[in-house]
Amino acid sequence: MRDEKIDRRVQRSRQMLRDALLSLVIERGYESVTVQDIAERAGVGRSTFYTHFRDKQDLLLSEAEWAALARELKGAAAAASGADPLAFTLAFFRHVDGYRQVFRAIAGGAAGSLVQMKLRKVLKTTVRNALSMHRRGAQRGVPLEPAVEYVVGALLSLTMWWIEQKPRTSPEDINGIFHRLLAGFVEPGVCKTAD
Amino acid sequence: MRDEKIDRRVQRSRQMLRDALLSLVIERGYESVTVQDIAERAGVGRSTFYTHFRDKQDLLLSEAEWAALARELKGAAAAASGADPLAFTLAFFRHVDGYRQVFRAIAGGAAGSLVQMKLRKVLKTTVRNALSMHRRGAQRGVPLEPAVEYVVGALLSLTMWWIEQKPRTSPEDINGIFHRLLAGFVEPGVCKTAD
Amino acid sequence: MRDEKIDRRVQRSRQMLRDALLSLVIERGYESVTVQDIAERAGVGRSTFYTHFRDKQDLLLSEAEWAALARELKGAAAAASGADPLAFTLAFFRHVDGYRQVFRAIAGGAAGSLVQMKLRKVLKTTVRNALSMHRRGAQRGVPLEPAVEYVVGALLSLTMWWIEQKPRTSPEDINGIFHRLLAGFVEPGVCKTAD
Amino acid sequence: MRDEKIDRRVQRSRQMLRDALLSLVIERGYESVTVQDIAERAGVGRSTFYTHFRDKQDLLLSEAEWAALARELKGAAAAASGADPLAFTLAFFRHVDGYRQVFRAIAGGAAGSLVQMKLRKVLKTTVRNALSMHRRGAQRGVPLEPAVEYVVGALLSLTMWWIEQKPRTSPEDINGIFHRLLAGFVEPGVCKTAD
DNA sequence: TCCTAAGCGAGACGGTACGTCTTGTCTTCCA
DNA sequence: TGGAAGACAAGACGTACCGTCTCGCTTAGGA
Repeated sequence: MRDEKIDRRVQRSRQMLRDALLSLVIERGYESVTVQDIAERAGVGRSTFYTHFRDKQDLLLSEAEWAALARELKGAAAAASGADPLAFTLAFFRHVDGYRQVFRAIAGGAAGSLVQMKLRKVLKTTVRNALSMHRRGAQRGVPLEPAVEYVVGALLSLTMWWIEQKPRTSPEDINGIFHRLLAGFVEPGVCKTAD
Repeated sequence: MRDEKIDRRVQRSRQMLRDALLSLVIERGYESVTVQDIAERAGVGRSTFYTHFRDKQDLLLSEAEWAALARELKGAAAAASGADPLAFTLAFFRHVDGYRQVFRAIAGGAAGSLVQMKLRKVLKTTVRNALSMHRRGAQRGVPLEPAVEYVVGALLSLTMWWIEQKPRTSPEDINGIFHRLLAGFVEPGVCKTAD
Repeated sequence: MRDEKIDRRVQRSRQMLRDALLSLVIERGYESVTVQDIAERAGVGRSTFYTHFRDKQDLLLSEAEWAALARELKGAAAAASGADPLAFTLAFFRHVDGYRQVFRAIAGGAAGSLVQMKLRKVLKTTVRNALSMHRRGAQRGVPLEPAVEYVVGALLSLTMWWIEQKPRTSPEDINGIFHRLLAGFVEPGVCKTAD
Repeated sequence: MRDEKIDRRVQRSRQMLRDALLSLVIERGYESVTVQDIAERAGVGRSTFYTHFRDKQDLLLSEAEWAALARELKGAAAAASGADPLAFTLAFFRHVDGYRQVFRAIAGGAAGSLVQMKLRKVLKTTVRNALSMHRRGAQRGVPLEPAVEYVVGALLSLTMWWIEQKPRTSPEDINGIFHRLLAGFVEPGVCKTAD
């Protein structure tokens, strides 16, 4: 009952730090933000930072934000698994749309790879589940893993491009484009000669 | 052809530094290599490093290596443009295969994004040229840029996965897989509903 | 008295650095001592040096040593002001005698001028006070400032010569010489013609 | 007559460098002037600097300027040795007056000590000669060397003060002051009790 | 008058120190 | 007892000069 209160403070410090990081990243990019900056913005001592997170990267990748995405994707995948196994991408695009600013700030530069790695991990799980249950089209002859890499890479790349576009387009539009591209770069019937 | 007479020593220093960086990156990864290390390995003073390159990143992205790749891709694209506009990917996989170790060391982490950005730039040019000349399959209804992003993202993602695989597989194999995946994730006949 | 509670560690670090500088200067002279050397000798990180002092010169001229001298001179001047206004020089020679080694090491070279400037400043204050209260002898017709410069210059010059002498002579001896020289370079009776 | 055959260019380069140093020192002080600066101002390559002078200090102290002063002092001393052995100081003040700007720029800071050391050396020779021929006044009981140090120190100190004064005063005036100060700081007849 | 030794500029190079910056640890107080 | 404050060691950073060194170009001065 007592260390509930302490816990509260801890949670608060953590959250302040997370928020501080995000706002600073949006302002100046990830690379140039220092632990000092984050602590200051969060109204917290620098040493406190280190009691909660190993370093900047640890904070960036700390759960709580990512968990939400994972849950959403899982839900979307479960809902639509029947018709199109990759239909969950609409939920993904919608989620990313909410973090547009952060991603934009992070996209180019070393942080990009960190965030993309995290995204990639989450997406890979979802895509792997989807594809392993139900392979369709010309890619059926291909092992699972490369297919997963292919889809996730294409999806992330397209996403990064999308959030950088200035006249913002809707998640629905980009999802439509993605699925059309998935559909294939070769004429129907040609693919069987592809090797 | 003529103002290349920039003193042999300079060319030699630059090349020593480039080689030193690559070998160090393979040994210990990019992040933990310092300018001091590079200069030492290259048998060159640290200040000499700075007369030639702004910093580690400048050295990593300095031309001479990348130019070779760009030339190869251009050649391959020109050769095969008739049949399959994306046939040049075989040349790409072959090139990457030669730098397998470097890429493996660099893949995860901040350097990964740097190199991927560079690769991405080169690939985008090539892919854009290829697609703009000859669109095929279900993706015809999609604007050029997103299609380029899609293909490049998928290609890079698959490539990074490929070079990490321990029983090395041939460039030809992975190229085959890539093209089969390109061919489509939907049943033939479905794409007609696209849009 | 209260805000001096600046953490024992700080005081200790500062003092270690001061001591290190003095001992190194005695060994190798001022010019060739680097900040690195000082920090090492003091058993302190180089960055710690910079949190306390701007640079080598700042450390050399940092108070604590100089304050002691100023206090001594003030005391001596107050005590003997009646008879001979310049009687305080004995205290000065005695103080310098305690730092014989340091001054010897510092005398020639750029550091010499720094230290001499500092000494000069302290001495000028004392001499100015002494002379302004009580002018004696042929120099009465001369403005105060040049007289101060004259006395301080002569005193410093003689001091520097004195500490360099190998068979060390006592502060009392050199003080006697100084006062005899002060007494005049012209025959008594000549000064009356002084315009 | 023979080794003076050193190529006009050489003499010219040396002189350009000397002039460049003086003008730069006047503008920005000695410390902050680099060899690069000097060479540039002199319209000469940096390596040329090093073929003629070991370093900045070598250039500053290189003869040609100093020789002139020594000659003047020797002349003045010879002329007036009869009446007052220190009468040559008027010539000294007149000479310094001609380099007022340079001395002003150099006075404070590490360069001051270099120049003062040079001046000191020249002056010491002259003063030693003067005093050894003819000691007068209360200082007769004092060994020669400390007397020389005393006079030279007082003279230099007064000189440095003098050239800093903004309403420029004449060499004759300051010389008068110097000699009055020399005349003594104690009442006639008091000096014999001085020890 | 030509030729040859030099002076010269340009600038690469190894080296050293600088002062700054950030990191992660550790210690000391305060609430 | 947890958090704020901040001293500290460590060490990389990029800059600035240094003094040495090769290069070719030019330019006298002696043959």
